[in-house]
Amino acid sequence: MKVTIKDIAREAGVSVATVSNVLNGKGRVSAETAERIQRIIAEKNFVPSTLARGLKNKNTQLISVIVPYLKRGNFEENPFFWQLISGVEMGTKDHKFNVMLTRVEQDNDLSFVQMHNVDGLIVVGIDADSELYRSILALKIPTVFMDSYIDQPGLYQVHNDDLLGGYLGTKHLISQGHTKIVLVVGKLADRGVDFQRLLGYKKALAEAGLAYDARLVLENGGSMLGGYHAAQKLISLPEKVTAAFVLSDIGAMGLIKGLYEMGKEVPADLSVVGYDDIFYSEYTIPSLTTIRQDIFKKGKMAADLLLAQINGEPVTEKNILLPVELKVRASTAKIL
Amino acid sequence: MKVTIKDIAREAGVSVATVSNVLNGKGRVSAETAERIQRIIAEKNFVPSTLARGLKNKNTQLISVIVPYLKRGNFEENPFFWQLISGVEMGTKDHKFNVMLTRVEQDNDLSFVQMHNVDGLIVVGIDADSELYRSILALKIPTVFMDSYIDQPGLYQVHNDDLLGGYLGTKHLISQGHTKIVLVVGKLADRGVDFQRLLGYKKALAEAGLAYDARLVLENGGSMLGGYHAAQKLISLPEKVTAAFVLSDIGAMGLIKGLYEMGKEVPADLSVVGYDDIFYSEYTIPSLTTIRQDIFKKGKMAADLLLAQINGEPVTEKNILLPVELKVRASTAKIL
DNA sequence: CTGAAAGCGCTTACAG
DNA sequence: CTGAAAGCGCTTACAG
Repeated sequence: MKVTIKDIAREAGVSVATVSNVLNGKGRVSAETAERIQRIIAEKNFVPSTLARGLKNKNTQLISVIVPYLKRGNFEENPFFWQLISGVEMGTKDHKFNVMLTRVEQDNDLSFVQMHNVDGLIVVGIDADSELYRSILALKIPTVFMDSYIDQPGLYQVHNDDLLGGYLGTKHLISQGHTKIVLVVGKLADRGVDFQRLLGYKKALAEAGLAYDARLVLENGGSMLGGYHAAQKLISLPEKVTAAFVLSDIGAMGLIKGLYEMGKEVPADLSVVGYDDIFYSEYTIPSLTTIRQDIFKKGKMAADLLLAQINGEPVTEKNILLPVELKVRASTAKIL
Repeated sequence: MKVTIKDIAREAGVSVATVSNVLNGKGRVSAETAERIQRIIAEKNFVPSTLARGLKNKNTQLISVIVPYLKRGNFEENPFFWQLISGVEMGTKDHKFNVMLTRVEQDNDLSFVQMHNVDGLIVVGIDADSELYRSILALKIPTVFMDSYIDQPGLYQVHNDDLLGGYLGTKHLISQGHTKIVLVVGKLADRGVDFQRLLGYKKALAEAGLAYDARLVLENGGSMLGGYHAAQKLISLPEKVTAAFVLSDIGAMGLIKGLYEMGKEVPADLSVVGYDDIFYSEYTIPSLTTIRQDIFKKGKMAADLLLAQINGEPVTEKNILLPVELKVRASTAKIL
């Protein structure tokens, strides 16, 4: 059966305490004893149980990523989440941490945290006055918030420069002669990622002397289907718009598809800028101009920050802001 | 701090054994005691630790999905895997199981299984004579193999009807007048998913009286980039081909993009059939004709099968074959 | 119907 | 440098 620390101890003719010591690089164990034990461990392919260890230590080498139900499209639908989680997984793997996948639905059921004694949490895009947010804080375990813009000092947070992203995308469109620019957002609130980007959008508009027109902001366009539906709303707008800035690449893909079905071509009839730079964006037809954020790296940063927090290591900056950049491809063009 | 079974016992004025009994619906506990304990559990928001429980029981309510390194494109790149894992997660959630994400790389490191006492494994697309396969079997824990075609009775396996899929896609193309049909595969072997589909391809060809030409089979086209490169290979083929059957949707997307960049249009210049029916396939331009498999359901089936195995429940059929169907969209057309 | 006790596989003071 | 013992939070025969 499974080999335990006892087996190793017996085989080596020492106590389990000694084996435990070499396992943890602790205690004063003579070099030769340690060596012998190491050899036997390798031989028997012994791996200490995190269960037993965790029961004593209160740590399990297990963390979770929480993605709130239905933001920016489904979890399965948006590669953004996968690249992110992939980054998290990469960032924890070397430190012998594993990540547990946990879909938190409307019930806000967080019992898995207690059940599995999860060591820490990475939470993506949560609203600071949601029930879920309060439940998470109540857990009082190491947590890193991503894309959440929570106005609460002391929290560990990772963001991209969303305001800049909103600004750059809009400015690019303006520089190509567009003046009527639709902004397709997921959900509008008075804070959060989309709000920051909206601020950037407004800033670019103002800078160019263009008036902000709230009717040009279309909601519920965060998912592919949402973007698809936004195409119809866009078409039926009273003013003639010549460009759209969609705050997610999958939303942009949906929008382009919707336009295509109505006989509108991108960028000939309408220029489109996306947001995220998921890997599909290079392969769509036309390829997508977008605001690039390094999603994978972002996940890795969050993991690093969380592990530092778990291990009680000091961090110089709890609030990390990652850069974004404009990636010009084929979905935008100068206005004729 | 964390509330334990002791706290509940003290509060209820009973022993921990009794609390444990009501927790597990075991033992003979008087209705009123049970009720009182239940109330206190709810009140104190007590969740039993799977750590402690697992230490005793040897079960952790934790399973893992293993996706071999780099097949059908990267894990992050191919929505196929996410939909699959999403299905698995759905299938386990109701049974209070969680899934641990584990990227197994070239080192074939499976130590997380022992470390976390994982209860079971779902393995996707593994080669029966790989080192990894042998290591997995050596673990001797409940396992379900997906898309693996392992010729070993007694194993739990889940597949789709890949031969039929290969047949249907090819036949569709033939029915539209195509006779020179390129087959873009991931990796060719003498067994496995792509091999089955190749068999279907050959069958359709034979049925139509068309000769099989090995030069029309292009390898390394399982990923998006692979499909993209396949476009060039396809163009430089000595014979004039009018259609391609790509054994993954993301490969097909890459191929279409590659063709597009060389000035070839789909389906006007070349008809393309994909495989999988990931959710993007409806949104690409043109939308993709493909062989649909219900990936989410497949993941769920695998989860069901695994849980049955873990719980020692009898299953009528260990080897599950799920259906596929042809989904005709806009990337294929009659030859002119 | 209920409780005392052993034990799961580790770690950690504390002796020696 | 090394070991005996307690304890982490549960479950499970076994008594009563």
